[in-house]
Amino acid sequence: MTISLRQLRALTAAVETGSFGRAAARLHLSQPALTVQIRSLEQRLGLTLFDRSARGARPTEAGRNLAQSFGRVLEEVDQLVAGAREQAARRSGTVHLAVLPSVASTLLPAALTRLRQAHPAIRVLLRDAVARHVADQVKAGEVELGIGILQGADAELEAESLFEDKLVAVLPPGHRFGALRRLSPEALAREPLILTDPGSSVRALAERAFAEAGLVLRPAYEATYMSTAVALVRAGLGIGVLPATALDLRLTPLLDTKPIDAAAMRRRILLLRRRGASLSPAAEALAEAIHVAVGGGAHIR
Amino acid sequence: MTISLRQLRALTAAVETGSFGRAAARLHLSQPALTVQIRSLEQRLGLTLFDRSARGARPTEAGRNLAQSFGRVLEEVDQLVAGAREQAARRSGTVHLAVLPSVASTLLPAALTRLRQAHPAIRVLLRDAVARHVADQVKAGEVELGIGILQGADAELEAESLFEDKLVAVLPPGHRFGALRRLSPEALAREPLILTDPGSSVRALAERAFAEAGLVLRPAYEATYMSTAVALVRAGLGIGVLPATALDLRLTPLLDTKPIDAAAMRRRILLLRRRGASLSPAAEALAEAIHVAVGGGAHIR
DNA sequence: AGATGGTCATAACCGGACCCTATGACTGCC
DNA sequence: GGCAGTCATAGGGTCCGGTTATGACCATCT
Repeated sequence: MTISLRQLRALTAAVETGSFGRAAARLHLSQPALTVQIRSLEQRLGLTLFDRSARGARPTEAGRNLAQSFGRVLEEVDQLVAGAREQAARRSGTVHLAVLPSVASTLLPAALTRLRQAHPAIRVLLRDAVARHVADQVKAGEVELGIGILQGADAELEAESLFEDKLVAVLPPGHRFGALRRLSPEALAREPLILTDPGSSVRALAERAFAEAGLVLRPAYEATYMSTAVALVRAGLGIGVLPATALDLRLTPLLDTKPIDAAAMRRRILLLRRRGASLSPAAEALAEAIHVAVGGGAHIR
Repeated sequence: MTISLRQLRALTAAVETGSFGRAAARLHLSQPALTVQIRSLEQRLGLTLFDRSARGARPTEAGRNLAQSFGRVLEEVDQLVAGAREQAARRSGTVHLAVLPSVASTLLPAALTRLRQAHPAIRVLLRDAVARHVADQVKAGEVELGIGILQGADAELEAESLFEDKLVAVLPPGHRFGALRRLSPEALAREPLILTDPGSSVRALAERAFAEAGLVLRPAYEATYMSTAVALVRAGLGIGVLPATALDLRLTPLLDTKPIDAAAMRRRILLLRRRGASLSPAAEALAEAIHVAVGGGAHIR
């Protein structure tokens, strides 16, 4: 005893075309099928919607009114469905993405331009956050995707490896270490060092690596922002210990970077998603673009 | 490949209850039926709407959004359907009615109070008009029902007899005809007469009746409104020839009315509707009320 | 008048959508 | 390690909805 969309379509088509036959044609139906739908609708509403005669069907006042109202409803439905299909076809949609600041300034632009080329109408809402917050936002469902790191497995998260980020020593111009090919933690420990804040994942990583070498990390300078740390290095205040990804490519040529001789000085940058949560088509497109950007040429050095 | 209302209901119920099982219960369905509907909707949209796991189904972002939008649409549909059913049940609705002024002031109030008792929420939009316009408005579909007269059959109209309206002579108080039981046209023709305008059906009727008696109607006074004519009679200016229905019951006791001795001095008041046009439930209710008002006691004298 | 063309309604048949019951697979919990 | 809860799957029956063919009716033209 309930109404169906087909019946609403039949009604509006019949009122608009003024004839059951033409309405049937418009809906790609046979005329009897249309007739039956209309009659069924009339029964379910208890209203006569058309006055039939041998020379056609005239809509009743009620029929006209309902056709108009239902017409608006149908338009709305069709619009919603079309919107959903656009999302499915990646022709629209938005992704929420949390990302480490270091990655945001290096890998991400390449990925986003690639995404824009393939799917111009997909919107990306960026949130840069430190590693812990990236993971938390993914777990809470505030973002669909995260780019960050993971210490130990997390049952709620699913991770795909993107690339490996190494900590490197950043030398001020003309530093006496300039001749060396690689630096040992011991050598570094005797120099004034420039690092990021204790809260950052980079800092935690560096401390752990030094600890493995039996050393205590005692930086001469700490900065919250990577760009500040780099500025301190350029000013010749010390040697920076910073992630390779974070170094802006335009600045690096002016500075000298050296690998550090410690296995623990590296971290795996991961693409994070909540376990069991499917990705929206837009998010899948973004994930693809990120993978391509990482795998194909536009990598970090 | 199109969407159905059942699927929309399934979606909104599932999102709102947060569980396929509870949604199924709300819709009086089995859980598998609900599951199938959701999956079918997902296929047709090409979107994943829920993330299933063994401990429940979580709506996707897209699922939540669509559920909300479709929820609004469903409410609208349900409201429209409810409105239609109310009309069908005569619990609402409006009728357009054209009616002769004479009838409007006598029969109609009784019919309308009766209608209001039975179906309080039905609105009646009144148009009083002279006989010709009553018929025209019915034919044009501007009104659903008309109360009027018909000279000769009209193929486009369907008529039901309501009652017979007679022209009567209305005497001023103390007139010398007061002693007679009935008046002849010949007697009347010698008196100063008061009638309505030449355009009115009452006037046409009176002229025809006099013509049948071989007389020419030459009124001493003409008025457009019945009430004016009555006032002239009360002022003692002449004898009124007016329809019995039109005489306001409160005024009649003060005046003396006599039947006129001519068969042609009567007209049949009809309930008119367009041939082949069904009546709305509200109009049917009004028609019933009119018939009852005519048939039962509240008749004209 | 009779034929004709147009309208909607009806009938008979057929396929698929839909629903139900029963059961399975999986997880989280006591 | 059962147990309770979730959703998915399978099988079977019903009914909705569609098609074609035909009928009834009216208007119009010849």
